[in-house]
Amino acid sequence: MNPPTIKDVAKASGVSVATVSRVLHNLSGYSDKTKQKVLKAVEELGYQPNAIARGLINKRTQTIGVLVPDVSSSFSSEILHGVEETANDKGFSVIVCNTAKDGERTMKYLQVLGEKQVDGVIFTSGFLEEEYYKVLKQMRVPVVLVNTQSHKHSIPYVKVDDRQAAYHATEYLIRKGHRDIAMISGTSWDTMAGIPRLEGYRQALEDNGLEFMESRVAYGNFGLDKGREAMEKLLQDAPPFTALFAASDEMAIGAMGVALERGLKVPEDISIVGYDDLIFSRMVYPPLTTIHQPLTMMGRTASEMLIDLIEGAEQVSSSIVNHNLIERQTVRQMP
Amino acid sequence: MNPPTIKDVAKASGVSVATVSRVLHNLSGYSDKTKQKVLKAVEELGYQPNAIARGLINKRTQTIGVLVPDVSSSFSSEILHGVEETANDKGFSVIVCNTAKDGERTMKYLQVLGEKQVDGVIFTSGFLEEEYYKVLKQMRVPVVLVNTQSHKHSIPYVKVDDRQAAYHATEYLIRKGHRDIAMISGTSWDTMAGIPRLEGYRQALEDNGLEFMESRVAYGNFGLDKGREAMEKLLQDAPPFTALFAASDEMAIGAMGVALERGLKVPEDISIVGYDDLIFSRMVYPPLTTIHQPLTMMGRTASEMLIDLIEGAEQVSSSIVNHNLIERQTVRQMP
DNA sequence: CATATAGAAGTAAACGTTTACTCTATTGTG
DNA sequence: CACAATAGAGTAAACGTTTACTTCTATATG
Repeated sequence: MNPPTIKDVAKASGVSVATVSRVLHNLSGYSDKTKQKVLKAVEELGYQPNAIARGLINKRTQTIGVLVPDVSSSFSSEILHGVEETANDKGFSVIVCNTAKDGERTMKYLQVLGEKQVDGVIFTSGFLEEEYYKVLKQMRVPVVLVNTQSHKHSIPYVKVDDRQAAYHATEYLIRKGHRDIAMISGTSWDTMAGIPRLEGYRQALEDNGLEFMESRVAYGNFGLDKGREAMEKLLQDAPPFTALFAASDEMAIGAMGVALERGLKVPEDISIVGYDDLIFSRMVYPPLTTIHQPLTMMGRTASEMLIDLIEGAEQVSSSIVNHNLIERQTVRQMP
Repeated sequence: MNPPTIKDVAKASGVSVATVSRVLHNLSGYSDKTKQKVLKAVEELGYQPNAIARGLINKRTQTIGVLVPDVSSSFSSEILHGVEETANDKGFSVIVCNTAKDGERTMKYLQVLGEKQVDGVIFTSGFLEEEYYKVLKQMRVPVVLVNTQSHKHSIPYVKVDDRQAAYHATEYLIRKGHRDIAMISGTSWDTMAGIPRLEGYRQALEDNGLEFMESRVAYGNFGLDKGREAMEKLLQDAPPFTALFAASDEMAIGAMGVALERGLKVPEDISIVGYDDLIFSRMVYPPLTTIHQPLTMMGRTASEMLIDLIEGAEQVSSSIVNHNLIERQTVRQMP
């Protein structure tokens, strides 16, 4: 009554389990007649190999773990989508781990992934704490980072150059004739996505002879609500500005919402450029001009790199992927 | 230098593997002194149990599989989020499977999940084809459906009553004084989410003495772009209307976009209610009035049901979860 | 014809656990 | 003091595969 095992197949076809295994793996060492018998038995019994037993012996589970801060966010789920897609194409399954940006949860997940003997792990969008690194190292499996990087350890990563992308966004606004440009930055102590974007903005301003004013930047946490708050603060306290660069689309959209509520028109009264190009950024009205991060593609790339590593590659090189600016309808050409 | 096994621990602490296993499981049959020795060895070696070996013997992998049509969609990923959350709380890992609404892929995933010996599977948002049912049955593991249901087979599910929710949305528009209400429906042959919503709309109209007009309904596929097309068609061909009910938020937002582009104001010129309450529906401007489906909670519930079943519950009852209408700013009270 | 060789197949160990069963020494009971 | 009960611990089988090694037979080679 239990699911049939290889032994049942062997019995049913009158050969040894070794032979069954061989035909199932297309190895040599059996006659064509035997092969037919075995295949017939497999068919009749509805035999399916047990990947657990297989994993035990060849120390490979064909499974990878992916840690994301928030599966339900568009950002994480687009990356996950890419990862899953190519993993699947290459015969790997993926276990999702929603860390909720919580260190304890992350540690617990790492633990579980270790016990479950995953063949590799992808860590996305967050600082790779030393404590994570330690357990990852104990697991003796390849790791790749997405949308983050480790300065201390040499771990392959795939991300865009945040500083440069922010520079690009700001410069675009300048080229469009704006001279008073505010910014809603991400978390101020975020060394991955916060600081570099702010730096890029500042640099672009300075390179174009514009003054960087601390009073024109407000800080959020990349989320919508903080974006709204930041915009309110800017509108109230900052010197007047005609354009805004937000370090995430969510914040940009939040900011756009408050502008609209106050009767300011976008882009007539205020131009906005976001960062991320989330799926729904083209859905809002007016559609958001933003820095496109090819999240799905980044997920795919990371997956490929990881699997190469799993399959024996000595090393793979990190990938700085190209961002690009998607012009939609939230930026106006100044007269 | 391979990772340490239970044997290494046994050797290091001078006891048998059975004893080690016992202390690790808090069973009885050893002295306190032995326990200390074992724990010390575990600590020193950095021993981690191998869940694969464990799974082989107790035929339990503490892993479930979740099939979603599109991980990167807000809809799927919110459900996934809920599923993952409670699965994790209860000690289960989740393998994500992105079916891309493709039958072949789905079958392949089911196959893999079977081989990987998952303890249960959650199937979301799509018709449960007979062929899927067959392999699921062969797997001899519990299944729960989310956002769909099977009329042919008795499989527990969690979903909202689509017909009733659509009725509710339409009636709301009527109560707000609208008499000319158009609809953008989902796929016309979708028996799960397409037909029931259309039926609810029609019923609400009729119950309120309003005429149902085929010419006032256009069909999309739940996605943004088809929503836009449908809206364009409606604006051009349908008898004039003051309100619109869309069978998905994406379509509602697409429709809102074309309205805005054409200079129609929302809600002044046209009122819109959507369906789903995706995370970003409150982000768009104006924020969308819509039917809230508690997706994350539905995921959680499904996960709980599945795990109860895995842990021996004879049966669990399906859950029709409450929808509710979230009033935001896209509906106007008619004079 | 004797022998090497290749093909077809089987045997059994190994992977890392869990657990039923066994054994021994100690304690408790009358 | 004889015996049962119990605590502490070990032995080994089992889970379902894969694979190195062995065995047997038939054919090819000289």
